[in-house]
Amino acid sequence: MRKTAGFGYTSPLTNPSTKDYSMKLSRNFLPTLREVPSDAVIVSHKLMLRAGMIRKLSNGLYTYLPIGLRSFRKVERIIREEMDAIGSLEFKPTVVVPGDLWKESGRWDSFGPDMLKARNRVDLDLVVSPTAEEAFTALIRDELASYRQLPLTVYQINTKYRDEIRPRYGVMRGREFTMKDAYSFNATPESLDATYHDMAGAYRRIFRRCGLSVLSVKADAGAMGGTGSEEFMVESTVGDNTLILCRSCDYAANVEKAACKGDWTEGKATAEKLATIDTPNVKTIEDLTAFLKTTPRAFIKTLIYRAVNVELDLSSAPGCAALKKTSSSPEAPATYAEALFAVCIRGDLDVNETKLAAVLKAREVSLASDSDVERITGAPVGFAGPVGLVSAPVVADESAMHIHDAVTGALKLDVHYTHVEPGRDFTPWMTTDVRTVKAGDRCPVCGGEFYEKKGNELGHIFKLGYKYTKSMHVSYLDENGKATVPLMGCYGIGVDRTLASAIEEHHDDDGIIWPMSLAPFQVAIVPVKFDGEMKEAALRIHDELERLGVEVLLDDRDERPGVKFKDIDLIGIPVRIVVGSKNLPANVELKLRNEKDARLVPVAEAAGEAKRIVDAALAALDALEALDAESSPPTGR
RNA sequence: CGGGUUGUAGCGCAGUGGUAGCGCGCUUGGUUCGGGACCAAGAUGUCCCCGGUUCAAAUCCGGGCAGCCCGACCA
Repeated sequence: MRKTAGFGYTSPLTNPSTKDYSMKLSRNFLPTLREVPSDAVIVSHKLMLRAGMIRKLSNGLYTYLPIGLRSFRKVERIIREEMDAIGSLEFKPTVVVPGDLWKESGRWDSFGPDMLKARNRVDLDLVVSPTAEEAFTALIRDELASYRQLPLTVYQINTKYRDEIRPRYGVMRGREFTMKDAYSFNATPESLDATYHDMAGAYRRIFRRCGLSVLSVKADAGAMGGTGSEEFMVESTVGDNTLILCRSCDYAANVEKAACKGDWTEGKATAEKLATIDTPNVKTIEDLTAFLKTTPRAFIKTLIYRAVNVELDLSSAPGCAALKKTSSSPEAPATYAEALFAVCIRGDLDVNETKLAAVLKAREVSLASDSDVERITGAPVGFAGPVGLVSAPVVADESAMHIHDAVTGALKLDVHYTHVEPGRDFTPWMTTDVRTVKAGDRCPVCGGEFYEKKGNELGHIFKLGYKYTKSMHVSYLDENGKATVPLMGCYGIGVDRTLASAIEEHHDDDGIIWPMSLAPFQVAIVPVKFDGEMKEAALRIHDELERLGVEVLLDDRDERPGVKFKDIDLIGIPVRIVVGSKNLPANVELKLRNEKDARLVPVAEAAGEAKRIVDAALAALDALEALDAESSPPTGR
């Protein structure tokens, strides 16, 4: 044992046979950066690199360093606590999964190139899990026998891989990432509702405890056939989702899902008969507007879309007689590999491809090629219209059906129709809502004005219904001994994203300002010089904090004070205790990262005071939770 | 997958045909020590890769690859 000669106090930290050395900064690994690596563009990415939390291995692949991992584990722990609190059970599935499972559900093909596939030495197809519906469903299928086992909610916090086309923003959008994914199995829709509701509550508590302001929005249920879906978003200028929000009520939706109130007046049908006009070299809506001296709202725009893997029944649809449904496996739902549609919408609006894909139950839709357009419309691009179109089903947005005396393409080069009356001159195969809602549109609930925000998705809860349980043949015996297929829900949270988002929300020019719940260490002790009485006082306070169960980092490095202050600010430790000779032997300085000024505290009280601050901060984050719980009490299950 | 842009030391960058550099960081010694110190001495390079032009290529030409930004796509 080494003695700190002459100062009469031996800290466990100076005794090499004891204690956690990560708490001693000289024994930790904290490569902070003064300069910002040039490829970081968002603040959390910059700060995570500068604070020595992460390092890049390759595009979309990041290593967590010890300081970063400590915060990462705290997010995991909060998620775990809240999942456990609603009775969700943690499993530890494998990351690599047999491809057969994915063939069974049909997603081997439909998930697309985002899925990383591999083959082992005996040529077995393997998947590096991008999500785990299949893995959990397969497990539960084998184990679920009786209604008595339901409802059942399971989860994991595990590594996922998605082969993103363009990873960016550091850990915010990596290829390898950690996700908490939970899956519920329920006997009845009511039971699924209850689990869904509990999850929503748990998610709110999780994000609150992480110090995050999240917005929950209606999400795209997509081709997955779900009945309810909610995304938890944080506002972000680099968010890859556009959120549609109402100024007057709490309507909030992802633009992929958002609907709006009809913005048309019930005009009168024209008495004029359908007529053609020559429109030489007039192809776009802008050209037409100028040519006819009218507004885009008078046009019915017709776009030819190509849809892939269409599940919707097209047996009676125009132009689809030759199409046949196929299936990649006996279990997977049969789909049309490809189908073309003519989509009509009012000239001033845009088609929302996500909504269109959902309506068509298609995996994906995209504008058709020029040659397909010519084949379907019998004219070059620019003269498509619904009147007389028989080679493809016409899908009309409601907006198109409320125009009177409209102008459309006439399926002939340089010719348009005028005096078109929807219903009289053409009847769509399907009338639906596929318009892209934008700021300024009106809320379908209250009529208020919409505005837009950009957001990042941190979590998603989703009622899946029977999608996987049917295709993968999950069943149990109900009270009457009858084989019954359970309903399913899935619930995800991006762990890395949540961590990065907390930094996005809590930082200043000097670095991160951690919420107490996520700080890698709750308290930092900075002796101005790690020597003499300063060293002794620092060690005393350190040991006392440790006894009090506070996570403390002691900056024992032989650095100038300025360097230490900068580093501690950068890594965002919420409470800082500076031990300097100018205040000793009586006092030390206590400063909070989110406050400007420090105050003096007697040496003997420093640890206790810091402990109180830590507890109060954690309690404050929990108090928000209590408030929240009051407004929406958790349901019994 | 389209458009743009960049690849030079751990990080940030300069270097338009002739000895590969600067700042920060790193090592050693000294002086310092309350907000990223100073002095001195050092170490560190496949100048992205392959080919070509040239007496001579980081630099010019051709072809690749990779990163980043915008778009498309996506939790």
